[in-house]
Amino acid sequence: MRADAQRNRDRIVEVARQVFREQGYDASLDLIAKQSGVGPGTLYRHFPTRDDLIDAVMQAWVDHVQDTADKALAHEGAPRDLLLNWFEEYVRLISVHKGGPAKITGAMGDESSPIRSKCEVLQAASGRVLDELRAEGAVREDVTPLQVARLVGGVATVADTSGLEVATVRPMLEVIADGLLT
Amino acid sequence: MRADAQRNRDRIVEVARQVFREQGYDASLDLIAKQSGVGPGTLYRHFPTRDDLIDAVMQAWVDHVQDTADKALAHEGAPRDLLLNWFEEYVRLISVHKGGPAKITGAMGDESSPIRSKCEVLQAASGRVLDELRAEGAVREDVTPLQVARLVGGVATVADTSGLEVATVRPMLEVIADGLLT
DNA sequence: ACCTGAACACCGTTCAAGT
DNA sequence: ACCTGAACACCGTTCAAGT
Repeated sequence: MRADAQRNRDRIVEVARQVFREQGYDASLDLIAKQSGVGPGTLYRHFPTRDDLIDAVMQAWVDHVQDTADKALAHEGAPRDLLLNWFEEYVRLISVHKGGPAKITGAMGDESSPIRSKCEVLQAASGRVLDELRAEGAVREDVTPLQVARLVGGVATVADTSGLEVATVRPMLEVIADGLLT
Repeated sequence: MRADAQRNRDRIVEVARQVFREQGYDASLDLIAKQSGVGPGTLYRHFPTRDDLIDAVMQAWVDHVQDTADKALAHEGAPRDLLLNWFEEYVRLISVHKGGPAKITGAMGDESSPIRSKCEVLQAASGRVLDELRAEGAVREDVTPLQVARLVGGVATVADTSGLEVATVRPMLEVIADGLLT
């Protein structure tokens, strides 16, 4: 890639991150192009779809997912607390940008989604937490990370759309946790 | 209301119902106006927001909600089956139109939403099912119809967005049911 | 090879003119 | 009192021309 192209690409991603943070994932791409100082065609060359741009913005966030799962696993205490703690972190992770929960949870399990790899990272993190609890015989055997991602992601989506507080979300996550524990 | 105005209003609602069924709740309002044979201004006069039009379309559906709750309550069998049966019907009820689960569940608990009354009907129906089960001591005391609407609505939203089959949704509803049962 | 920006299509929304 | 439809603003997307 030519140096000026790389520079444009980097700036677009940086501007997009800021605009998405302020306006959510459905912000105007035209605005992002303008603020990046490039024509709309340039943005489309680098990122053919909105999700391609979102995927690039989420790149820096992957390590954070891993770390959060690590910390949740290091958590001392009852299985229920560990699970609830992870659920709350999971909601926080996918709710960084408005529209994120719906976007991410909707793409979950879709092999052809541009943000597929990010969904897999989240599922893998959930999988590690579930495996840990299964080793103790604390959760049901038949539950998959995908199902958990959709259940918790569904609650996160509602919370994002309705602007719910953590205190309102918590009891719903407890219901899901209790339904998963043996 | 003048006779021609009433006629226009009725036709708009009828056309909207058909277009929403084919294209979902985010279909073009311009198209609905055109197919109704009225100018865009007429549609806006009758329905200032999209949700006002959606509310009018959902009017005919309220009785159906009541009936479905009645039938679920008449269901003989274990509390878990009754609850699961209602959850499945609930998902079906709000998933008639694409975009419905997100729209309805997102408005749930919002006093100022144009479709508030429809949300209340759904909550009331869930409340009756919960009361029945509480009388048997089968479900937790502290759970509210609003929480159930958001939990099940969240799953329905994900299912709608991702195009999931009933068979895929079912096990997730089981988790929620198990989390609610005592 | 990459970028620009005009151009097009589409949609929601408003409002002056008409009946 | 109600309706029409032109007009405006905004957005996504494409592509011929330019460097």
